[in-house]
Amino acid sequence: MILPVHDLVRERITAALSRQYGIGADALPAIVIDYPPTRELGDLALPIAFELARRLRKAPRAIAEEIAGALGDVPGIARVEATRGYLNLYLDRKAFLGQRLATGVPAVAARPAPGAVKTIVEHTAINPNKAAHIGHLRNSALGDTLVRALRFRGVPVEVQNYIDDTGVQVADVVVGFRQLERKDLADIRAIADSTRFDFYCWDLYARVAAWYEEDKSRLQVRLDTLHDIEQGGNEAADIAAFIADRIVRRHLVTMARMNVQYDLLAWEGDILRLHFWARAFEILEDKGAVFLQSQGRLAGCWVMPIEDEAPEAAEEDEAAPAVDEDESREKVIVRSNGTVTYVGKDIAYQFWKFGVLGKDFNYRVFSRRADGEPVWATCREPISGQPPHPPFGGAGAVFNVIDVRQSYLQKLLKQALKAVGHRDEAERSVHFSYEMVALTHNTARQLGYTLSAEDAARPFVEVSGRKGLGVKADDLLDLLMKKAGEEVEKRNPDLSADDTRRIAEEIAVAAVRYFMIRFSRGKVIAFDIDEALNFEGESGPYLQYAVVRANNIFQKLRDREGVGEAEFLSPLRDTPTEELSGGAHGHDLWALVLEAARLDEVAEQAVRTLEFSVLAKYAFGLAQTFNAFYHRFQILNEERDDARRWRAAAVSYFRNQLTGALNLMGIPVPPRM
RNA sequence: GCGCCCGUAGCUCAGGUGGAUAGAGCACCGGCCUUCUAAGCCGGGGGUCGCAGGUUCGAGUCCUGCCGGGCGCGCCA
Repeated sequence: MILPVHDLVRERITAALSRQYGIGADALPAIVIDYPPTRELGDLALPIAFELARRLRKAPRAIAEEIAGALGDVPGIARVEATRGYLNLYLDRKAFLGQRLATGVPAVAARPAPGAVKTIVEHTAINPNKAAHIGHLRNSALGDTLVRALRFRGVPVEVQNYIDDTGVQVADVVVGFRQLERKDLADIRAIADSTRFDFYCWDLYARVAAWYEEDKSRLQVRLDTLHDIEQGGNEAADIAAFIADRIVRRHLVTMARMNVQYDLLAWEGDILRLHFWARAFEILEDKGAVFLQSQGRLAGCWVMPIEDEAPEAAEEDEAAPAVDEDESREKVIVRSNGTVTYVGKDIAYQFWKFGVLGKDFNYRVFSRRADGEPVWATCREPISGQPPHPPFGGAGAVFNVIDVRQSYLQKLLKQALKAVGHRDEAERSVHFSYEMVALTHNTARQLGYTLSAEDAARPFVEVSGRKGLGVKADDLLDLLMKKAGEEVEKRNPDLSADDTRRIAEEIAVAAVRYFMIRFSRGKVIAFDIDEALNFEGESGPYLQYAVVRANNIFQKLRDREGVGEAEFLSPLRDTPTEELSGGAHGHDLWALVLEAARLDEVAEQAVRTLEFSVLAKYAFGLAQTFNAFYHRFQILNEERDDARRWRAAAVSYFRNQLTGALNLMGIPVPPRM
């Protein structure tokens, strides 16, 4: 929901342009509405006169004044001024704040927005062979924030987490247990029951990678194991299934700490065993999207032609010698030995997500969230005794949250959809990409990693599961919790150990989630442990602290005067508005209100551009505005009753809006800090 | 070689579909706790926005070409 004022202003400007200059709807310039640099210059600014200057052969200043004159009364706008060519609007402050006070904390849209289509967001997708690390936290923080923002805007969302239970990474850990540790399934189960299994596998995985490194011929063991797993019905497959199940359960616990939840876990093994690929292949072949290459290097392979970015340009040059038919423009989907490449599985899954595959999974309840809601998982056979499941798949739009290194594959998925005639689906098949998380040299060293000359020459060190180099998600959260706990205890010695721990975890979540959101997607995050542990300045805890302080004001009101927040703010209609209109300290109160009002607009922008750093920056700026206000003005201790109430009203509104912004980022508000 | 991304203060980063004087955090220096929490606030120094052209009334933002860095482009997954 954009401020309705914006729509109204656009409408009135359009009418004024028509009256004043005879500009019709077809010739309408873009009506940009932004914000003047200071409150003295107004609340909204329109550079429309600059836009029209050339067309009307007239000075911007004159145009601005003419429009201002032609605008007439606009409900909610108190005053219009033409300043140096800008059209500056001043809002009716009392009406604006009064109207917004009643609305409470902005919540997830109660009903679907008009035109909203079912949307699948797939994120996390951690290989189920070891503990989650900081790179995965960026994925899930971005993905979950996308989910929250979409739901906030009234889009029905299904959250999926893809589990690659039949890939090499799981195979590697199976090799580790069998070859390096000589363990069977019963032994492994005992280990899983008695250790942090995801941590155990983290180390084992690194050991296996080193074991391959010693003797490359050992890679054959991996290949054989992988084939056994795909085949099923043998010990390697049973071990793999056990490992994946246990690790996924660990990942769900880790993500639940971060306030990240899923509706459905989609298992790659089920896609294989239910022969989704065979069905996808029929569709691709039927539509001519793939063909059997008969000659050249790729003879015997089924390939998909790769579309050029600018196909129009290639029309003419028929005469140009099409030497060698550049084979890199064909992607192998089925190998000459008849096995399908990973692309095939992903195409089948993507087809299913859009409901164009013509097959479905079976479903089982995998686990329960803390709130009792089921987390569903795909399965091969129908299982009796399962509760009825919601309809999965069949979405109108799909967001795949995965890092930028997967762009090529994601482009292929779009192309496959287009090639079989689903152009709309291709259009709505979105790769929500982001850059990777690396480590600063300093942090890599702190983790005990010796930098090679090659590493030292680079700007950062890449996280590597194979080397066991990285920061585990739970380790980071624990470290943050420890530090937050110390700070909470220092400030609130009366709290019980339980309460302190609970609050410390909320602060840790804020620190991590804010950190993962604050950089724009296209930026490599060079993760620095010291920077991430800093709770001062631009950080998640700073945001929480602002809300906690605002809440304390109303807590004090209850404690000292026995008056509730709503009751205190209810007689505002009759309260004099001197404080609102500026007063001795200018426009600080109003600036806070106006900034707080931008949440909807920022959420809309974030979803439209898939850039959530704007949400983070907005929330931070809003908290800064409040903190400055809080320091400059007394609220409850103010003597003049009208000023006291309006200030409290502004704080109440601010608190609601920032709490809403934190909700979008999955950040809770602690009762105290 | 081709494609995508990044380059803004000492460091890390923001700068909606081009708009008013390029901002923030960290670090550094100096102030502010008997008042609603100092995880805070106020002030200070710090900028050829990688370089060169172009479009525009107006360019950090758009276009072209360079320079520097990262990633991707397998019958691996």
